[in-house]
Amino acid sequence: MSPKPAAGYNVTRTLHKGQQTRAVILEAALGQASHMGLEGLSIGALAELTQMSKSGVFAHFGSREELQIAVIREYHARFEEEVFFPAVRRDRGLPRLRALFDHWVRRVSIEVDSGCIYISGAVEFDDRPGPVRDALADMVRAWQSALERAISLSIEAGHLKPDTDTLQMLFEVHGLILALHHDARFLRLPGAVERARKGFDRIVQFYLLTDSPSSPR
Amino acid sequence: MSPKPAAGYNVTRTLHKGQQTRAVILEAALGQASHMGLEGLSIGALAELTQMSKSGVFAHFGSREELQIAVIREYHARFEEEVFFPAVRRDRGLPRLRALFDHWVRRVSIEVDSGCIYISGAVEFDDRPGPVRDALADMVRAWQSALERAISLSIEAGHLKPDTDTLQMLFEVHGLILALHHDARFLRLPGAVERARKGFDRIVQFYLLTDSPSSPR
DNA sequence: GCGAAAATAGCACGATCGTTCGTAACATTT
DNA sequence: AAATGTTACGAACGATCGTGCTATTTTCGC
Repeated sequence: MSPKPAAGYNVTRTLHKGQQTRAVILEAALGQASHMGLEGLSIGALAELTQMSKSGVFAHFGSREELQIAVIREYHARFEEEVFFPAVRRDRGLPRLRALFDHWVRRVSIEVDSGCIYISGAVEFDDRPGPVRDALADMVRAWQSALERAISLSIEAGHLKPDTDTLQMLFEVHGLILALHHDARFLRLPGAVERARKGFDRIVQFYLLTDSPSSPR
Repeated sequence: MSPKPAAGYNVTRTLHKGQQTRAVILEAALGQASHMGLEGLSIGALAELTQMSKSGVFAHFGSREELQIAVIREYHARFEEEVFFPAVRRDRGLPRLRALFDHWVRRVSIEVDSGCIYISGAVEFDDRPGPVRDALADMVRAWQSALERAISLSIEAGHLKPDTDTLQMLFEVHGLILALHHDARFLRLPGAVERARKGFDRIVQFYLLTDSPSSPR
């Protein structure tokens, strides 16, 4: 609503004090939410982390729900920056799809020590209607349709079979990420990253247009 | 520790009053945990649900943690009853593996209105060491190794390729279930069950021993 | 049926939660 | 430097949380 410059700019000069501390709080909130989940977000704990008063923290968001939504948006922005943008610079088709998956895996495996908010949020809010769930679902859907688009482009580019069921392939690829998150983060099993990659290769291999003379790397 | 008859017997006669109400509480707790997660378990809310006093509920478990663990064990027992036992009656090899997956999918898709505690618990406790996490991880590992055994038997039976990477296949199958849970429960997407089944068929098709003269149904 | 034992209730505690409000400190602009 | 709007604090609120006690009630073996 208000024309605030989205956090993630160069947060230094020209930025009023309030927005700076807001960014500091959001940073801490992201850390907290990554570990304890969005429901684990506590204004009191956040106040301690940022050396502020509870009411001082509270004033920046107006409610806990708004804080949670702000965290989701911030996470989304970083996810885009780290996974999506670097990948869309690759050639459309399989190379881009591969890059998307690669960055995604890398992100999740880094997040082994600070879980993915998309994944934990999905579980926390699958039964809790409201604006937080809506915001989260919007972000997840945006990411999923970005992936779906990449798959479609791979078909158009002649890299994947023309009769490829994009939603089916998306479903299977998404499953690999979820299994990676589960095994690496909860069970602490070694080798989950490799299994996710191998699974992706298997999926691609299946949907690949095999009779193509030059298989794209 | 104490030689209490495990809940799940014929809970009527010979069973002391305490154990009956304990079973009632556990039933309610399972419902609550399925919706709100294990962390959402609240003794106060449970007391209201069962028309008891808070301390009355509390006395049956001694602590919230013990209650959570009891819920996990109860869930495990039901999961075994509903998914594992019916499947192990099938012939070892692919038929049994298929049955395991089928029952698993059915369970999760019924649970669309009351999430899977294994899945939600994994996300809630992936960063929270302690007895609850340990109990949960034990149950999940038990289930995973049961699946792994079924895969191994399918190889021994000559249904799957002898060089099948059992852990890899397990990883991929598990991913399908997680994606099903995610899409059906959080995103409320239609067709997730079919996609999971299709994904399983694709996986089996890949690991199948193709040159076998009679492909098992 | 009686008495011991088990089961449940009642009450209070300290903690933490999100939120409100009045006010002091601050930063920015004039 | 004065005026003004923004930002942060401190204290208090009602609620809820898990848990510890002590009575009271209920159940069960004899």
